Amino acid sequence: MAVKRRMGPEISGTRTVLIDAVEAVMREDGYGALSARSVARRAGLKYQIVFYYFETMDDLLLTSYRRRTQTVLERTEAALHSRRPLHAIWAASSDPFDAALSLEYIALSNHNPLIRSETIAFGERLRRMVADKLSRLPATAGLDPGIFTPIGITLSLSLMGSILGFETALGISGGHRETKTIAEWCLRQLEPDTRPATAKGRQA
Amino acid sequence: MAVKRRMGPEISGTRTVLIDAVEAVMREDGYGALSARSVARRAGLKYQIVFYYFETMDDLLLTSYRRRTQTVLERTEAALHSRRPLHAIWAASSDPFDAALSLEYIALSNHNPLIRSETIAFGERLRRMVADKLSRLPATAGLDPGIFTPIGITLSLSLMGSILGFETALGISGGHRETKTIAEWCLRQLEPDTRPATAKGRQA
DNA sequence: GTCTATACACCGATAGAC
DNA sequence: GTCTATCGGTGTATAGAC
Repeated sequence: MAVKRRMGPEISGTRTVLIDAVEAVMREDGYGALSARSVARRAGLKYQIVFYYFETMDDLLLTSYRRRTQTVLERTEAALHSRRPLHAIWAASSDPFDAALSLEYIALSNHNPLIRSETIAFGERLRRMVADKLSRLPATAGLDPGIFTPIGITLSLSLMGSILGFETALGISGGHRETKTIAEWCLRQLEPDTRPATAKGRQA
Repeated sequence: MAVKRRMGPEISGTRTVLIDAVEAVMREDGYGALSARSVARRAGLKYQIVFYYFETMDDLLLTSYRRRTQTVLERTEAALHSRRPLHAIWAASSDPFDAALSLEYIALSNHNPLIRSETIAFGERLRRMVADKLSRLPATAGLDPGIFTPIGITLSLSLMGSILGFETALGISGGHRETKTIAEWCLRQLEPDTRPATAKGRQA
């Protein structure tokens, strides 16, 4: 299974630099522009070095994607443990910088079998995690729990947020203000700010 | 501006076949797999014929995209004129077959300047159209019109629907049932079925 | 650890034969 | 209207020099 040629170590600065370069190329030029040459160029190295650290381009891509999903997993976990989980998840999913990369990987999943199976497995795992940790919502708004389940609400908000974020990165803004207004209203209803208001003008 | 070499007519069966092939390749293998060779192969022709009908690959791609946006525009217009516009828009946006192609074009916009400007212009135009035609919602649920604007509601639903559709095409289903439950509840509240119920068991 | 050299397939695009 | 032939550039991947 393993390749015959000489390979570099699993832990290496250059290896990390190459993975960083994959993300940079994905963000700026999309997955279609991704190649050993484009990645190495971005890292300031000759393209053959890619094959010293990674068996194939798919290997590099999958490694990069796994680092990415790990980051998302950790951020989601942190958001679920924060004071207002839904607010935190909304903020994270609608961030334009991250949304662009996420959508690129999602689109890539559509025709790369390795990335697709990883996306499916990761997506299901992430949602199970959310469903477990957020098994009960603060029923502040008196919502029907048969309709408004924690996973349904969380997913609705993060799906909306992620496209809004991507569109912002792209340069589309029509209807965003109105959509955010609705989302933020829902967030306020579901997670009212219970913290005592900070006296204005007294910040250090 | 125009190219020097001999070019085919604007109206031609082969031209249409090539545009159909672009959509097929985009759907099945993604925009990264799109090339004159892959498109022609799909159409059962030699790849050089592409450059007889289209000046460049970008020209072919943009032409295909414009046919696509035109279709979406017409469907949206039809949905807005239907008995329950929001229900119709939800159904259209969450269709997996269409959602996959749409997302592919959106992702492509991220790194192809021509497609990007087309996407931005089309997105804004579509939303203006929705905002104009749907300037008032049936205020059945007693919602605050300062929060729940027609464009905000429509966009929220179509954003959710389009990713659900794409994920379905991809093979992810976690949380979908719960999310659809919420969306459909909202749709029922906003657009209750006023048509007299059909007697069951009497269908032709 | 990174480089040069090399292999072969595919890319967009053009010119000209039929 | 569609084909063959051809171009330089880029794609993944390997072998071996330094």
